[in-house]
Amino acid sequence: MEAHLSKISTLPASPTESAVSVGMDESRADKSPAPGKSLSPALLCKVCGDRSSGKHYGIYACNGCSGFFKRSVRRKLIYRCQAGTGMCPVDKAHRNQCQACRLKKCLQAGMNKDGDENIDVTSNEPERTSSEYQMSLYPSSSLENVYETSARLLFMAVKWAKNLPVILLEEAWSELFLLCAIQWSLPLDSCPLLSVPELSPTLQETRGLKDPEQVENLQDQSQVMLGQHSRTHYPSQPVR
Amino acid sequence: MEAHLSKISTLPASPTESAVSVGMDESRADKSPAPGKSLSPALLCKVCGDRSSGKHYGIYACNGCSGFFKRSVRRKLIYRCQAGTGMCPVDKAHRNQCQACRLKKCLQAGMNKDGDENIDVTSNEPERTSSEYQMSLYPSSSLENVYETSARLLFMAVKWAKNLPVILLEEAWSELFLLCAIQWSLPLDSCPLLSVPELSPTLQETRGLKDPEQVENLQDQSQVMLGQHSRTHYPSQPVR
DNA sequence: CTAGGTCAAAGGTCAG
DNA sequence: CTGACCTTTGACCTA
Repeated sequence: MEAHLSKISTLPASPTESAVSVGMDESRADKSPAPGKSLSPALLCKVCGDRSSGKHYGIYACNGCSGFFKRSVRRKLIYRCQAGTGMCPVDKAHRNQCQACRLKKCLQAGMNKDGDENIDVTSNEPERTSSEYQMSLYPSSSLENVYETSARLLFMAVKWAKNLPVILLEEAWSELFLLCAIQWSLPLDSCPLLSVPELSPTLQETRGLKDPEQVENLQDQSQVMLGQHSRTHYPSQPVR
Repeated sequence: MEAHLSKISTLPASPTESAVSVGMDESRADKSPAPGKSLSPALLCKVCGDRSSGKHYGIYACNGCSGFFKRSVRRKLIYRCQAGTGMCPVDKAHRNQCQACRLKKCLQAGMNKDGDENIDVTSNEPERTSSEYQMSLYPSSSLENVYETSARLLFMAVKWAKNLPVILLEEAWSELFLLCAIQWSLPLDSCPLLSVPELSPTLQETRGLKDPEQVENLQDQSQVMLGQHSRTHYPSQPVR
């Protein structure tokens, strides 16, 4: 969490143009693994020129670029070229200098999640890839001081957590967590925020990762347990 | 904390299917070789619904499930359902999410090492397989596996969070947080758990640290904002 | 045909 | 975060 928050501070307000402004390079090309099977052809990473360990996401790439692309795609990361030029050199020695340019080059080189070999990013849909990493979310206004309030809540939550008796965490962490989890899982299904058109798909998609059905089951299980617990320790009070 | 987590075996790799996502350029073989042989019925994997490449281990199965079953049997692997429910969906898109449930479904579908077609696993030994690959879920007594369930939930939450698109966290952290905070703050007042005599005093005391009144205000504010937000973006739906 | 074997490439891990 | 390294998956090939 800290990581993300800290990242927010460093990240500029508008990540719009960045990683995926594909231009018009001509990379594509060859792909050498010619017929007869020459071995020397592509041992090099098409992105940074390092030694390639084979094909990754559709092109010959090194472990580094492969992993980098994997992480970027999975977490839908959007980087920003600090130099602002979008033309940072991406070779073995400099590939870690600018993530934005590295990702851009990965895409231009033809990397894609499905591992298809012939994706022409230049002519096809210049927006396609970008739409994958970037989602125009955001309800214009209506939420002016959400930040203000959220920040305040966050601040207080942290303060609260810091003062939480250790004993409580040690002895009852599981109950506390269960508790939070239950409350936490609810909004995923019923919270109005999810109704925001731009957000919903993303969240839905994200949830898919952990399998909605499974969660449902756990939720049910949790509810049952909570109910039992409640009845056991507080028979006189109605369940929420 | 770690103690409980460590109890849960780590989940092996689980690549998302890729290569064969399309469906019509089949070149390969058979399929509709011809007359006198109706293949229309079972071109689908009985386990995951993917395209079947013919019979494998007694049933129509895809290459994936065939290979998976082959490996599982040969190495006598025993998996464990992370969700603990043993009810994970097993389709083309999710088959790699839970090996335990995949294998269970393979067996239920009738797969068997000898390739016999009519093995009825259900009538034979209903418990044998299930007891082996699946665990008895559900709390017999109230708090027996609170730890188990909590640990599982925590595990899933962490896993989920790790893959959460950063954009979501960056752009919507405040909303997400607000969301959690709202849900979160409720139990402090109304959750049954707090009614547990041993816990209650502690929490009450703790809460004092952050000034109940302030919290109340923030909660109200949050509720109001949530309400507005809700009405704004989803006028047709009643507020929770 | 399909068991069974094979291996490129995807996913996960985790010091550095 | 990076990337070397390891496991699993599944398309193909052989027998």
